Amino acid sequence: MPTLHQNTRMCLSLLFSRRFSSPLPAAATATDFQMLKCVLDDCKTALDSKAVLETHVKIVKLGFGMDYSLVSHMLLTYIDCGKLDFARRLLDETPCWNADLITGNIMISRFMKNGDVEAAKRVFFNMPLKDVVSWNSLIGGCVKNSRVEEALRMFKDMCLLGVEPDEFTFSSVIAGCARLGALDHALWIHNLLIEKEIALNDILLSAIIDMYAKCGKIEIAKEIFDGCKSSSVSVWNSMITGLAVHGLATDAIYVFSRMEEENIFPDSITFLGILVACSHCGLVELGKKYFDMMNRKYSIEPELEHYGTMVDILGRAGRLDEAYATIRAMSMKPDVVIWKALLSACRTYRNAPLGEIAIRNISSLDGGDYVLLSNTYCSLNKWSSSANMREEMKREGIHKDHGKSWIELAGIIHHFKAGNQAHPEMEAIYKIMKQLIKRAKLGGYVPATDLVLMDVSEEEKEENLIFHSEKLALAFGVLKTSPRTEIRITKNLRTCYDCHSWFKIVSRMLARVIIVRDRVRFHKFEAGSCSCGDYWCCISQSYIFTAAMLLSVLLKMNYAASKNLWIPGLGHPLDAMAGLKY
DNA sequence: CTAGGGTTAG
Repeated sequence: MPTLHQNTRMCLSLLFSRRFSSPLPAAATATDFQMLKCVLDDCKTALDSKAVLETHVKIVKLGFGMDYSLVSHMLLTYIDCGKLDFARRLLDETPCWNADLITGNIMISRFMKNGDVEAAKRVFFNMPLKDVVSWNSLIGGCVKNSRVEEALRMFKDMCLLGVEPDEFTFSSVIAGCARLGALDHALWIHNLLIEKEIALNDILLSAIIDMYAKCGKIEIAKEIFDGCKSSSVSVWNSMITGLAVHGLATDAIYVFSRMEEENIFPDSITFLGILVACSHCGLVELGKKYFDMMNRKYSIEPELEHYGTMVDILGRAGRLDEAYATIRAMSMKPDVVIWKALLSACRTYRNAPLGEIAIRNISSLDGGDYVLLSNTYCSLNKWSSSANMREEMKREGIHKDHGKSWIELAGIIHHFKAGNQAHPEMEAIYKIMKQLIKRAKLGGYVPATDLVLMDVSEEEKEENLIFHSEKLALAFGVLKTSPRTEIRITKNLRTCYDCHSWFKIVSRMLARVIIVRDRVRFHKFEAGSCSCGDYWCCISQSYIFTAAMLLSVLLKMNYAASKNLWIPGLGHPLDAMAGLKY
């Protein structure tokens, strides 16, 4: 940890002593000016936010509070010292904010990097002079902060204002389209890229391949990859991970072997892609082979993520002891993700002792995994407790992501939130949904009402399932598109078991191909089955199993009592265990 | 001063 330079300390006290010796606003000399800048720079290297504050006070007292160059200097210093709130306040409280071009650009990117999109935008819109870098920082920052549609709007504004986008702009916008999974947008942006005659570099190539893969067009991604002959690892990585999320493990492995033939060195992301491919297809032995290979042949140390995938591969195959052995062999401390992967496997294969170990570790790592606990209580029919838990989550500022799906029709993205019936065409959507459900039931669909984690009647539970966001999106798609055309839906979370089985039946009933992009992979529903081979669908009843395990562990640890999670009137926690055996 | 590819669970 660097400390504030001795001279800087002296400068500071010198400046402060002048406040008392000469009347203000005494003429500030150019030397003061330079001195203040040096002091700020030194604060930055020392990461001494207190000293920044002192200097700030001094600057204001000296009457430099409105000096743009000093204020922007100070702002950047605040950001770099991690005092984002001060930076934002300074921005708010300085009227007629004007930053020069480069300082403004730096501020935009710093604010964006720290997740403060609004502050970045304020800087941008107050800049009297903007260049392509300003726009790029703005657009790229929005994409990185998951505000993709806003980024696309800004991109359009930029073009309308006659600012020519460059390769930086395109790489951000392409990444944005990849996140959205919106094919029409993807095609539009790719055409624009060709039109503007922007040369493809490796970054753009990997972004484009990734975009097509994530928009469900793995064939186009392959075509571009085959045509480009790039020797950049990133481009190969995009292809491999693209194939992996489409469940095309053999293709991914083939690409990897070609990579070896061409003497292109894989990196840790390459192996992660290969391992994900193996995990999605249940290829245990191959997964183990590549996991060993990365260290032995390429001297790449497995990272947390590689271990996580490996535990997942073994766990899903029911090889729980090996999964646990992998965790114990790790060179670093396993994280919550890894233990959750193991817990999930224990749930599927009903291995209570290991499950307990997993839960213990999850609890000790994660000062209370609210989502897990909440859902568990729900499945134990302890609704009041679960409601309280959600309250607590709110208080603590922890929130579970809401299920969201979106569908792109004629270039327009329509959003659906789970349970939200506010859509203007809800009546028509609901009508078609009812019909589809009725027909699906004749085709063997049984609503998985035990998945609904709420204290309501069976009928209401069925109603709740109907409003899962992906079902709404599908009904809307059926409503708005011509028969037999492909329907493409993107979702922010994993699809649930109920939606998955319903989609399969609908695909057969309507003879349509439905492609759903999950948080982790693609599902292509066709003629009653899914490309994922149902590998991902959890068994709903196993909730109860985890719940029982969780409770017993929590009791043993006296965890619940210490966290004050027990709600008066709920009865003794042990009652919740009654009748539950595992 | 600005760009791409990345584990798991809900």
